[in-house]
Amino acid sequence: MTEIKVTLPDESTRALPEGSTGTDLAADVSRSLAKSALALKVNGEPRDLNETLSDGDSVSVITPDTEDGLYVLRHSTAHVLAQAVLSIWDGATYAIGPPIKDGFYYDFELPDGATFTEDDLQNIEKRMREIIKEDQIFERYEIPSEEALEIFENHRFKKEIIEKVSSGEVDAEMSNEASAEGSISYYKNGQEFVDLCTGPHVPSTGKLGHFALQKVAGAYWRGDEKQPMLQRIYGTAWATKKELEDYLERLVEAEKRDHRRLATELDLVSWPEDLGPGLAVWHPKGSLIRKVIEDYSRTRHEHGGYNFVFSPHIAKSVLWETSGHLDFYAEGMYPPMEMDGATYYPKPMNCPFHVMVYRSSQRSYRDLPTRYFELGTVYRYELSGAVHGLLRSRGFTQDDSHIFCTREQVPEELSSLLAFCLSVLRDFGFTDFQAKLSTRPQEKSVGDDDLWDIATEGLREALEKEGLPYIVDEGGGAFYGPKIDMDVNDAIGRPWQLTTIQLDFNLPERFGLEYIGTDGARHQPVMIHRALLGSVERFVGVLIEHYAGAFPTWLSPEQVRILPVAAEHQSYAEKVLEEIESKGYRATIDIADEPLGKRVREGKVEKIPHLLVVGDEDQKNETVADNTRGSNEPERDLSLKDFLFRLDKEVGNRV
RNA sequence: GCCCGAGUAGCUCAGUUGGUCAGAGCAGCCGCCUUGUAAGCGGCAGGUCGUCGGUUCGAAUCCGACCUCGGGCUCCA
Repeated sequence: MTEIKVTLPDESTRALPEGSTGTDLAADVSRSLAKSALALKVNGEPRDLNETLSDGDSVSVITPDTEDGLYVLRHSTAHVLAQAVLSIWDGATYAIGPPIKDGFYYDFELPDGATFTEDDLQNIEKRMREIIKEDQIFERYEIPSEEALEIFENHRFKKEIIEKVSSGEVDAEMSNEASAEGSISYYKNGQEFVDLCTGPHVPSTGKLGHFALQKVAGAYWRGDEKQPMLQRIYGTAWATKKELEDYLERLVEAEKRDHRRLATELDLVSWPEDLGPGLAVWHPKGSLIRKVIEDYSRTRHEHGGYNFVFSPHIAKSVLWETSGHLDFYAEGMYPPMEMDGATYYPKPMNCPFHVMVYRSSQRSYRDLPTRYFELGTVYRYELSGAVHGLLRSRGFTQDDSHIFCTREQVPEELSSLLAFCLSVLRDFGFTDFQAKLSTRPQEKSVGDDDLWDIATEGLREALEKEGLPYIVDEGGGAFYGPKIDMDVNDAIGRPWQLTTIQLDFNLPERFGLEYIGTDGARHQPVMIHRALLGSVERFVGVLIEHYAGAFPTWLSPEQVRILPVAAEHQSYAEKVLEEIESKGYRATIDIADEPLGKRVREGKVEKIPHLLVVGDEDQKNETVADNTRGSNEPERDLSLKDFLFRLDKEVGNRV
């Protein structure tokens, strides 16, 4: 018998009889691998487990404990979802159903514009479990596109995919729906269910099972708002029951951190209907947090070589014509106001104003780099469906900076800028960052090649120097310059986009900015836009979610609450309050008109960092009992002096 | 903006098929209690049931439009 040799991921080789499949290989390696195997990677390409191997192949077996494995698992579960839906609804048709982070979805169109209900989800899930129990085999077929069009005759979205694939215009969203190369691939399982797919799939539906359908949503066909709106069902799927439960648990945890709920409960902000969507009012406690953040930001910028500027909220249309915003950003702007024969627009961005400051006098190379900073409130017309608490609002305040420098200064400036941004974010308790570098777009762009190179490499060097993990979005930059977008990951690992560093070769040109160089000639400066926290409103929202409302002491609106045990301890409580306030900390007294237990509970619920109980003993000995947030054990007989020392340390270290 | 869902007191929520269904807890106010660590007791007040129309003898409940919110899509700080 002829043998073939394949190479495994650990570089070892293994001899198998000719005609062996991935299933045979897995069985040959170990019994446990045979059991857990879902699919293969042959020479880097994902393949089905029953694929026949060839001599010299480099093969790895995909198992559910890997990203690839989960991907296959979720993709197959999506197929079963479609199978269930099509078996329940006569005349239903299906579009695409890819695996996504943590799960999968599938888009459908039901006959007569029908929609799914919550009850439907339960029925579908039930049907899916039946299909899984039947352990149906997934079989792969490759056929010419003409045949495929016949098979999917009654399914217009599938036909559209087949036509697109066979004409070679596959977009990313469709790429795993069917393969090109002259033929169409599809999978069949059960008696009659077929679906276009490049695969791979799990060998049979019995490998699936740890899944849950989650919600129904509308989604445009091919993500295009001009296309029909389909019914999308979202689900999640995992390798084990434990992983599924952990995931559902994480969702519950995330729900508890919802900043809209916490902002209401902690009396930080509200969104009165009378203001309109995406517009909030800040209550005293929320405002205090915000003020601490803004004060800190100002202090850092002051020390960081920035000059403070201010600008109005509206400007005449000519400014926005010159800046180009009326050309490429009009749909994001609030409608114009007519006044004294001129047209004014609320500002969606601060940059043109900062450009005005720069242009107010002649600049020399000696002035550069010059860095303007403003907490500038802007208004953007966000689509009503996009508005989301503090995270996405129609009026928000950017901690905005515009830096003007020579092209020679760009690399150094970008490096120090990125270091500055990270340093500030770290002070707010973020330690986990990831960045995206967006480079020059393929189509039209402004600025010479040299400038794009300097700027793009400058950004790259800055990232490398900081050791930040980053991905490159080739061609993803704006037409006017490359940029870095930076995400922070919060306490439960969710990414939030905060910082943007954007080069701009366009505005200096449009506004005719210049500086006099050492050669006495006029040169055009390079402009860098930068929002660090992004928007102060959004940043507070992110902090609420990150800390689940339990702000570090330096940010807490009420840092200490003093609870006299009984009315007779009031005067001692006042003395303690005075000591704490004299050190510049924020404290209150909760007078003894309710039982102590109740007041402690209230303080805990409000997430006050320190609840100080003071009674007879304390009054006599100048002590306090400190109930630190997060601990259920009060610390008795702590001297007031030691407590103040503790507070100094805590606030000083921003913990 | 589009699809689906929701809107009852300041907050969280009950209100079966249209007919004493306008309720509860917390918060608020007034008393009493004088408190050593996560809800002391009693009372009072508070809602045109998102808005406007319609169906009906009768609408929180059914229908329509609009507003707002939520989950998605699109877009984005």
